[in-house]
Amino acid sequence: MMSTHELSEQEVIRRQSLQEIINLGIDPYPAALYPVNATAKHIHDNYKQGDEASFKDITIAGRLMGRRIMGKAAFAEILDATGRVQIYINRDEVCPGEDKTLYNTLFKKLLDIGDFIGITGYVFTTQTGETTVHATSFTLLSKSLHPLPVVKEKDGEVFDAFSDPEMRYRQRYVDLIVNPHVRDTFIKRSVMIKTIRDFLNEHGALEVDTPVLQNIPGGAAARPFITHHNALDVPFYLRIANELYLKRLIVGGFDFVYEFSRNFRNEGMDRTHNPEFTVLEFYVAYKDYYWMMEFTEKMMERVAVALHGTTEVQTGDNIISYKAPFKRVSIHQAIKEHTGFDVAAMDEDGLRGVCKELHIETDASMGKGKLIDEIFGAKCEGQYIQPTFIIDYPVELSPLTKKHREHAGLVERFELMINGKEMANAYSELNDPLEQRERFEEQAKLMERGDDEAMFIDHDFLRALEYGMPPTSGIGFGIDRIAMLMTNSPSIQDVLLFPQMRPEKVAEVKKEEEKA
RNA sequence: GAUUCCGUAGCUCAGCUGGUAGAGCAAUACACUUUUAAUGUAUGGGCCCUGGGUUCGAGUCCCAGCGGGAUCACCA
Repeated sequence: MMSTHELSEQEVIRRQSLQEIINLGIDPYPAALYPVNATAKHIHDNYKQGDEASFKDITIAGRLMGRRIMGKAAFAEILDATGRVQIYINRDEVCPGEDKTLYNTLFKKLLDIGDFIGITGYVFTTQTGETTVHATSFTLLSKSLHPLPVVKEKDGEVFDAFSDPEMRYRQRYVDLIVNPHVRDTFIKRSVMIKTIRDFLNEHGALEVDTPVLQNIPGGAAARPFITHHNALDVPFYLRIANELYLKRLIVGGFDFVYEFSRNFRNEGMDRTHNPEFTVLEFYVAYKDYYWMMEFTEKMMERVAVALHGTTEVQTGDNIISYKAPFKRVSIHQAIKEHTGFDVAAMDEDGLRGVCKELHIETDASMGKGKLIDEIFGAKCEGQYIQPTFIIDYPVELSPLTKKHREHAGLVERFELMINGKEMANAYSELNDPLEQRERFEEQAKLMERGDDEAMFIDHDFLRALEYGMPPTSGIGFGIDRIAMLMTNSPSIQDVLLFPQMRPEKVAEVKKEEEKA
């Protein structure tokens, strides 16, 4: 699989072809500016049969994806950044003189699927009705030495699809070349992020960058990656969240800040978790979590329309409606609806009884809040297919959240559930520095008891709060998960260009062993 | 981390109760000037993931390892 393995027959042949091309005096890797003036998409979208006049000096470039050679003429397919277009090459047109080498030798024998070529010519429609570029000349732009999987398609049916997940993720470049839907997914992801950024900027938000390397990994309950700075001789943590830095900026006087934050968590991997992932967090001064729900609805609706032209989006077997407003259900109501138990007034023992009846495993370290969270996670979370705000969480689970203005024991927090999964987590931010210090101290006790996900005390953050933070609402969106929803992708690996995998075993190692 | 399935040609896959490896596409050669999964004829191509074991004999059975998928647990 790696470059040092013994070359396959096809690789040997391509290297020989490369040498023959050089022997013909042709540079297989020209350092050239190639004057492309059209794309496959532009041609397909704009050419109408009979409109030869505006398509007579076309120059396109791309990867050769298929050839149908019929003696003195041939059809081929070119893939550029916008898609495929068919080209037609006639021997006597690209080789008007006696010397037919360019066609007979270079085009027919020495070129391979995967090579980059440039074509000049004009657009016409074939007898079978396909828009095609009739080549008057062609140029080799880059020779390919590695055979590409040949995926064919007819009437929407795909033959010999390049489908092995391991190869697709490890060699994403190949996946992108041969699987058009993969390219489409990542274009959609990009449009989604642009739409969100535009929406935030229109509302006066300021995009900021905060540290990835942190002395204290804060803002979430998770296991961090640890690294080391040599010059300072101190450990650093890769960030698990950027929340505490964004709030420092609210203290500093910005009133609406956001960051697309690459976060890192040293935890398990599966179809919804990658060790590094993207979270959009934003914080808005003088707002509360009710305002944030309305803002979130509008943002999600905007994203759906930008990607699909409608608020109704197919995800798996479900059609999900992003039409605002979304339902709001308190976590207590949700549990009552889906289990029949009213846990609102229960104490820890009562909750343990409920867990036992529902066959939910518990352990001694779990407090009231954690038990409620367990019940919700086991019996309710998966039920919320349509976008729903689950609101008013127990205080124990939310050390950075403001206490509820009306309900004792709860905090002003919501999670946005879509397709049975949490997509966003938001709250009215705790801005009372003394209470924040107490909450941190509770976390410190948990850490002493061996909870490796409990939060560190961040003294600088407390100092910032002591200077005063206005009432603020903040939110974090799981961008990868929203991308999964919006592109109908069942696995996070399908919305990450290079999902994390075990390092590939390299052939070099084997070679070294043989020497030794 | 647990369970389970998978790993055979460049790609997608067959390969039965164990008997020394097959197809389609791709490649190579020839033919063919509007084809489109182009076609026709011929040819070549395999550390059957790795290492042990059982056996006269292992792609196939057993054990261990490596890599991946799915499900579960933790989490976003």
